Order: sequence, then C-alpha cells, then structure tokens
Amino acid sequence: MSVEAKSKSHSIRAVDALRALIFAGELPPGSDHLESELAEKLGMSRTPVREATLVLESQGLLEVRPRKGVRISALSADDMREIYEVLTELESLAASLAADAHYSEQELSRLKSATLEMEASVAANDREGWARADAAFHDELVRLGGNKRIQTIVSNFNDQVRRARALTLHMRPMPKKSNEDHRALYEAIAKGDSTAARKIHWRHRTEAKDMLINLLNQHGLRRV
Amino acid sequence: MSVEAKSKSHSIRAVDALRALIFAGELPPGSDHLESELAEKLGMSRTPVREATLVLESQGLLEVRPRKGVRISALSADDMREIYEVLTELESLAASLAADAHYSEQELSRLKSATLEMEASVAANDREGWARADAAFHDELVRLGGNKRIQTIVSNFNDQVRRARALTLHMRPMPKKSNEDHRALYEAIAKGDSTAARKIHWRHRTEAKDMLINLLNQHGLRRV
DNA sequence: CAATTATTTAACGTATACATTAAAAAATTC
DNA sequence: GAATTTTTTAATGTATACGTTAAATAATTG
Repeated sequence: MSVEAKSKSHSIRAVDALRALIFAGELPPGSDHLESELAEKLGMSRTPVREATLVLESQGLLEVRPRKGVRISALSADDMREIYEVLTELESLAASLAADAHYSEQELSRLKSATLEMEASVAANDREGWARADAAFHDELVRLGGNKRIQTIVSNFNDQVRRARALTLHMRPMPKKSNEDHRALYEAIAKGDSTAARKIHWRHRTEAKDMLINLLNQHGLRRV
Repeated sequence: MSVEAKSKSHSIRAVDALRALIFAGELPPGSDHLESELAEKLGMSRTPVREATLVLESQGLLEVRPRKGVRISALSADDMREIYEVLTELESLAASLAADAHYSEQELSRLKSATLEMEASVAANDREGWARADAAFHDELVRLGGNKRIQTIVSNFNDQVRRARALTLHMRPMPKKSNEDHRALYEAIAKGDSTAARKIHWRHRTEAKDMLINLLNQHGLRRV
C-alpha cells in the first residue's frame, strides 16, 4: 500500500488548496474573492478559510481587504525588482556560507546532480526539466547555506515569483550561460572560496532578474 | 482635543497587545500560554486571539503548538547569528541602494540628525537615548534604500532581537566606534559611493553581531 | 509490578449564529 | 436635479457551542 495522505486540519488544507489554486492560475493575480465563496469552493466553513488567508497574507500571496474580499497578489515589474534584489542578496550569502562550511563532495552530491540534470535538460531542449533542476539547485544551495531564516524568506519569495517564472520559461533563450554559472558556483563552493561563490551567484541572479523583467516588459505583462 | 485612539478590531488589538506583552517581558521567552488564558487576559474571545497568534507566528515572535499553548520564542546564540546574518546582508544592500539613489542633503536630513543625536547621547552617557537614535538611524537607512520587502523583513527581525538588545544595552561599552561608522556611512551615501556604503555597514553590523553574541555568552544568557 | 489498554480530560479546531460596519441604494431636501 | 441624508444590504468580525483528538490518568493484564 502506498503512503496515505495523512488527514490534516481544514485550516492547513485551506492553505495548501488556496496556494495550489493561486499557482494554477485559477485564482488569478488581481482577482478578488469573498471568504464565503472560498469557503464554499473548499467545502468548509469560513473559520479555517479566514485563518488560511491570514497565513497566505503573511507570505505575500494575497491581501486581505475587509469587505472587498481577499485580493490575489499581482506583482509589477518594480515588485519583481524588489523581490529579486532580496533573493539575490540572500542566496549569495547562502552561497558564501556554503563555501565557508567546507562540505565534502559527498555532501555536495545533490548540488552536483542538479547541475548535471540542467545540462542534460538543455541538451534535450527540455525547458520544464531544466526549470525543475534549476529550482532543485537553488533550493539545495540555500539549504547548504545552513541559515533557516534565509530558507524561509527565499522560499516565500520564490512562491511569489513562481507565476512570473512559469510565464517566461518559454519566452527566454535556452539557458546555456546559466549552466556555466552553476558549474562555476559548484566549483567555488567545493574549493571553499566564499568570495568567489558569492560573486558568481550574485551576478547570476542579477542577470536572471534583468532577463525576467525585460521579458515581462517586452510582452506587455504589467502585473503578474 | 488630542488625537483619539481609533477603535480597531479585537483581532488587531490582540496583535498589538500581545506584542506589547512580549516586549515588556510579561510573556517571557520560552513560556507557554493557552489560547483561553490569553483571551481572558485580553478580555475577548478565543477567535481574535487565535487570529493574532497566527500573525505573530508568521513574524517569528511565537510558535503555535497545538494543545501545548503558544510558546513565546526564545532565541539561542545560533538563532541570533542567523538573524544578524540576514539583517547585515539586507541593511547593507539598503545602504548600497540608498547611495545609488543620490539623495540630496535635504533628503538625508533625518539620517544626519540621527547621527548627531547618537553623538550627543554618547557624550551625555545616555544609553537609552543612544539606543533610540541608533534605531532611528537604522530605520531611516532602510527606508532610504527604498525596497519595501527589505523594510518588512528588517522590521520583523528587529522585533525578534529587541529583548536581546535591551538586555545587553547596559553591559556593553559606550558605543563610540559605532558613531564613527554611522558618520562614515552617512558620508558614503551622500557621496553616492554604494560600494563603500555597503562595506562600511556590513562591517558595522558584523561587529555589532559579534559583540551581542559575546555579551550573551559571557553573561550566560542561553536563550532570550 | 511493568506494560499495555481503556477511559477521561482538556485544549484545540470548526461551524454557526449574531453583532458590527462599510458600502450601496433609496429617499429626501433644497 | 444635484446633493445630502436615511435606509438597506451584505460582508466581515466576534462569541459561543460543540465535535475532535492528543495527552494524561486510571484500569487491566500478564
């Protein structure tokens, strides 16, 4: 028998369900939804839905606007810049911390395998596969940094820009340069060169930010 | 007639009241409190208290532990290090952004006046006054950085280390070196030298972190 | 008596009724 | 008829009752 989904509270299921609906675009950015509508849609009373909206508001995925319903967050290019500034800075710090930790090759194996997967995906022209491996690489990088606060913040902000990344995945050129960056970053961390690790990742993220914002602007996506 | 406190929802007043109780040490770090106790203490039902605890949990001030009550966060030296790593990084970014913004002297007047206040407080041996001015300086620095996300995160983390700062305020030497740093940072921002601004602030915060952690360790404060 | 099982308890999680209040609609006034 | 006031509406905010369940206690069994 497979592992069963363990029964969670309605409140937690509401958080999960609303997140899924937001990511799937069923609750589109900028749209408004009454508590009672959401409660009905999720098959529960308003109480757990209200609690879920408070949690999601703190994560920046929506905004509670009394008497106007909750509004699903829609990010402008400027919001995107702000978020990427923070992501860039904190991930770069994580890269630096990871290098300072002097991990063994064994401990860096996931990071390594993610780079290999990205390279294979690029070779196979598989953008979704590349995106998955890229996400795995960044997650693992932040995990190796060892700072729980950074992990939480980065995870939240990644959620917030998830739609924008999905939207632009097929607009951008195949990420070849990106793979070189990841390989170089891996080497810097393996060598324990924290200054290089920080710089490489900083430039990598800054370029990713510029590309994303340009793509959104070029395609007239004012708010996503 | 003076400005009246406008009537807010119980839920919002619960957030404010619990924050105040935590900062005042009436709900000490590590202590547990049932929803029903807090509700009674605040003179309202459990509903708005529950909502408040969710908000405060997302801000890291407490942890909701079903059936064990909410536990007021207690930070270890390691937690403190994590938080200061993030504060250092994001405030340094804010300093760099502030320098790049090329503000006029007029626009930097609050930053200037905060430095003057700190110097006056040190001269007068007034630690509380110095702490207030220092907080004002850092707040204004982050505001000048112009990134709302940084402001939010820094504000949360400052709240989390508030008690630790208060505890160590009278253990530390009078902050003379600190004043020089602030003056140098002001100059770098006024000149628009973002690299210098970043470096100066980074070192400043790193030193503050080391001092704080040393003080907590020396005084046997394992968790605050 | 130790370990296990059954029972009780108490705190939380949820639904629901109702109070409150901002916004919308209708009525009134000039 | 426009502007103001009053009324109505509807959505949220809150209290409360009750169901659910984890933890504590008591009972049982070997």
